[in-house]
Amino acid sequence: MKLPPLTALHYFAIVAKQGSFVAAANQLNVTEGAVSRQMKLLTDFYAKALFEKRGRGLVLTPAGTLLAASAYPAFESISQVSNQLLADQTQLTIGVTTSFAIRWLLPKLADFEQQFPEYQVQMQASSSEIATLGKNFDVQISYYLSGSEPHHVKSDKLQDEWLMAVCAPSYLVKGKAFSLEQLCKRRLLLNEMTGRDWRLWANLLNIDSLPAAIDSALKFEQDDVAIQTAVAGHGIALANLAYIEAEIALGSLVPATDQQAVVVGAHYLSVSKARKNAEAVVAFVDWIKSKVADSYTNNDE
Amino acid sequence: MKLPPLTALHYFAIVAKQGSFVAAANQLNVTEGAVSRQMKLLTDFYAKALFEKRGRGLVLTPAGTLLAASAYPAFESISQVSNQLLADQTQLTIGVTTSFAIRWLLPKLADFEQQFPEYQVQMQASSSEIATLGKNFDVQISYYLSGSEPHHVKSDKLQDEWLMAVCAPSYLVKGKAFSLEQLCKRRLLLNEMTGRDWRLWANLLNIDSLPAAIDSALKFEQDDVAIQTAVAGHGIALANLAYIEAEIALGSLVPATDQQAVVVGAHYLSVSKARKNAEAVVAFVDWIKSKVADSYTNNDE
DNA sequence: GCTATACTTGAGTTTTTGTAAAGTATAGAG
DNA sequence: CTCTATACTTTACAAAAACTCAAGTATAGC
Repeated sequence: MKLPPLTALHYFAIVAKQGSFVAAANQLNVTEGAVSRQMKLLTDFYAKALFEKRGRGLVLTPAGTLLAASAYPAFESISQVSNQLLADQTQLTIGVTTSFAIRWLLPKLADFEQQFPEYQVQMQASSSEIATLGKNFDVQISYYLSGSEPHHVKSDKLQDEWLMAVCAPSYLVKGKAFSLEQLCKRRLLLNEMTGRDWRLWANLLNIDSLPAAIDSALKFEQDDVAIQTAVAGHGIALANLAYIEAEIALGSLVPATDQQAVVVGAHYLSVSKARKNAEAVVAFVDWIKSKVADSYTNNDE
Repeated sequence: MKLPPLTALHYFAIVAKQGSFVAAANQLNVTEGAVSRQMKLLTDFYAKALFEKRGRGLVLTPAGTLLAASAYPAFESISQVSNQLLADQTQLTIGVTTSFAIRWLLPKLADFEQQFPEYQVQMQASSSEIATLGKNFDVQISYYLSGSEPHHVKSDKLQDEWLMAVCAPSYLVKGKAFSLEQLCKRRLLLNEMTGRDWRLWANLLNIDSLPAAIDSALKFEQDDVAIQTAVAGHGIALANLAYIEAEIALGSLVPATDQQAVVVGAHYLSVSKARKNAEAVVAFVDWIKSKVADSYTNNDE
């Protein structure tokens, strides 16, 4: 199956249809010279005239007619299927952890949908960061504890998770942050059943007395619930700063201790290799990175 | 009608058919790397996987199947017509003046046909150098007097016409070349009715008495006949050296005077623009130029 | 003969395509 | 489970193709 120069043939199909180089050049968004060159290339390839100048227009020779009659429909059929494949590119599937979805992504997603109404976002949240890994999402946002990130995601850290103990201002005693000893006496709100985050936090800050307190803490399955409970003034939650931007800004949550926020993990963004150049994917990745950058500027200083 | 990268699509059609990059690369006579890059280009273009690796081979995705189903027949139909246009390229038409045809080209043409048996040569000889100009020969050999060449042929001079007065050795008196005065008394053989060549020759050599002799000369319509007559010992012909190479070599014609050969015109080669890259045309042009070079080396010194 | 339109061409630039060779992944053998 | 052969990928670089701008040529129609 030996083929002629395909670009030249494509141009020729258009020239044959339009009956003019200039018209073809316009349709193809190239200069007349480009068309002229391709036509020369093709007639040289066949060593045969494919058309002749007749007054203002062109008239195909028998050879040219034959060629155009074959090439034009061929390119049309390619074009049709190609457009079909290209058209159906507005779906965008996102895999994400539940907490991140509820506390961070979902509130911001309206903005994306407003900016890019042409894309249909389909989000799937899963409480386990591992559960969604197999599924073929266009974009996957996963959470890993520091040190346990798989190698292949390391380069695409989306956002560190800065943990801070927070409570409602009304929960403070005389508006003053608790000392670490006091903290152990207050009601701690766990954002997941094991109290992993509190333990890691206590560990990083060398607070030996905390683990005991954790066991008797109030346990929730979701960050969101723990945070809501803290806002309601019922205890101290250990929250990802990124999740409580709004509450901090409003003052409905305040630091419960004088401790600096601490990083115990991070969210990573991975993109489906096959879809990484899809417009919708590119748009979403750009968008989410800009959102992350925005919240960093809030947190930074 | 927007189209995907056509080379990439072509490669993909082959890959889809073969089920392997390596096999496709072989068929296409390129490296695996080239195929790999084109496949990457295409999947990036569609931002969509078109195939997946399965064990040793590849399996098309639904999108890939759709695309291949459309692209393969499209390229096949192009290929078929293209080959048709390419196949019928063995004809070669040559327009030429009669004298050149009889005395020079025809005797040598057997050599061309032997070297290139795949081409069918069709030659049309015309006594007037102008008569054939309108016709669309692939190759046109025309004759012009010095100074009257149309501008567009000047660059493609095939061969100067060196004129020399010749006769059979038996026609000489005591084996000695004639002086110019003697010449006017002998029988001149005109190669065309008007005696133009003799007149030009006389003019270039300033022989005032010749024109009278010309009027009473023996007139022929063809160089060939004049030359044959001279060989037969019946007079003096003014012949193009290129036309009597064989006779000179054999000694059946010898210079009739001591005059140097003189150039009064030349043959020019023009090639149809549309067909100038056809294999047959290229082969013929190369061949005829080499033949001309050969005869020049015989004449040079 | 003039003018407007359309194709061509020369020179230089950008883009595409290809290669060689080293790298990565993995199926299947042992 | 490691080894090996096969097949795809990638990198760095070279070659070829394609494009543009701008000037040039040809010609239809006034």
